[in-house]
Amino acid sequence: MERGALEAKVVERKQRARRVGATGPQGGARALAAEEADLFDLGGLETTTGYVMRRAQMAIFGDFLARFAELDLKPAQFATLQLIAANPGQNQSAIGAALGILRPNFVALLDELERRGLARREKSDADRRSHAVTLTDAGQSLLQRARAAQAAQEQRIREILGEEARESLIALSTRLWRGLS
Amino acid sequence: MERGALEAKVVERKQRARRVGATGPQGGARALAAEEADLFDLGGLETTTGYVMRRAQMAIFGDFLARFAELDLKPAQFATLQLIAANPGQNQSAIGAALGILRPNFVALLDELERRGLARREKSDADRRSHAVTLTDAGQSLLQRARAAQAAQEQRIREILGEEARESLIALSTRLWRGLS
DNA sequence: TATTGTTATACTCTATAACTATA
DNA sequence: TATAGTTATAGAGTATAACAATA
Repeated sequence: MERGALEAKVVERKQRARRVGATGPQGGARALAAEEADLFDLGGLETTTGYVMRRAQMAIFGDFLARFAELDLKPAQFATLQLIAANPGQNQSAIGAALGILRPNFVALLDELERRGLARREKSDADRRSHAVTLTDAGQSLLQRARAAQAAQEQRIREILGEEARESLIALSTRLWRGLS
Repeated sequence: MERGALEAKVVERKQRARRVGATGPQGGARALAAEEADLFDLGGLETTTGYVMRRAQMAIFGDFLARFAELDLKPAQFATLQLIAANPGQNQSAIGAALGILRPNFVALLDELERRGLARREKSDADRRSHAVTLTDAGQSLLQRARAAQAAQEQRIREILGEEARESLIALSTRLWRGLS
């Protein structure tokens, strides 16, 4: 096969892949389309709480990534900005722990936010081992835009479920999380 | 520091790590304990559908891993066994697709189930490219035990939420997944 | 040409060990 | 000795490209 044809083929595959695996790279598996799953008998999985919640959660994740692509924010970054904004001056480890992020893994996440000028670490005077974390003005204003994007996602969910059911889903998820913790 | 003391310290750390990060290695982050998150103002995250669902889903995941450790089954393996049992003789790619697992990644998963004598691949006569997948007797009987473990988890959820709320959570998650697909 | 199964590979997220500087 | 932040590293899970066999 000659050069031109091969390259064309590669480009075509990339495009198809982009269409099919539309969720893109993240922590979870790609969002499962209902059309694919509906062709099969799920054999009980459809009444398994963990399975159906995972499926839904990954669909939300995929939707989130599309909405936040423009802001270049991943879910963990958005959550981090929210938590810093609500608890300015807290330790970096404390912020990470509240999000369930292990200390070593939180370093790079914060490095990136700092590199982008969104967050700031300052050595604490009281305990010079710890770093007090705050948002910069740029961080504040990006968070404003992120909150708008998040509100839009919540609105989409409201349109799918209705407001009462949406609140119910949040309440049930929270109760279950507490019960299992 | 001498040898003995260092080794003792290492062992101690391992034990602590096992206690704290009790969820073990998986696809998601470790389960977030309510006690840690409750120390902070979540800044709106607590009414964000995606965030609260992820938190709950990861708690279920952690509980699942503990229950299934004895059977040596991870969620994806359990789901695969369920789907094969309900759709015996299907293509390996079709089974994988119904679970949202990409074809290349499903190969190793099936390899492992086959290695353990739980599933079997057979070349199809109709289309000799494709592999029809079925469960072995050992696979069937492990699946029986796995279903019992799964029923126990569902019972735990029932105890936390009540049966009506549990069914509601499943229905809402499914509706949301379909709506976002 | 297209599809099934496969291999190889890269990237992200998560987990553990161990270091440093402070306490 | 213990803790906060860090580095290095290993392991899952997921994604893409490419190939052989078959259609």
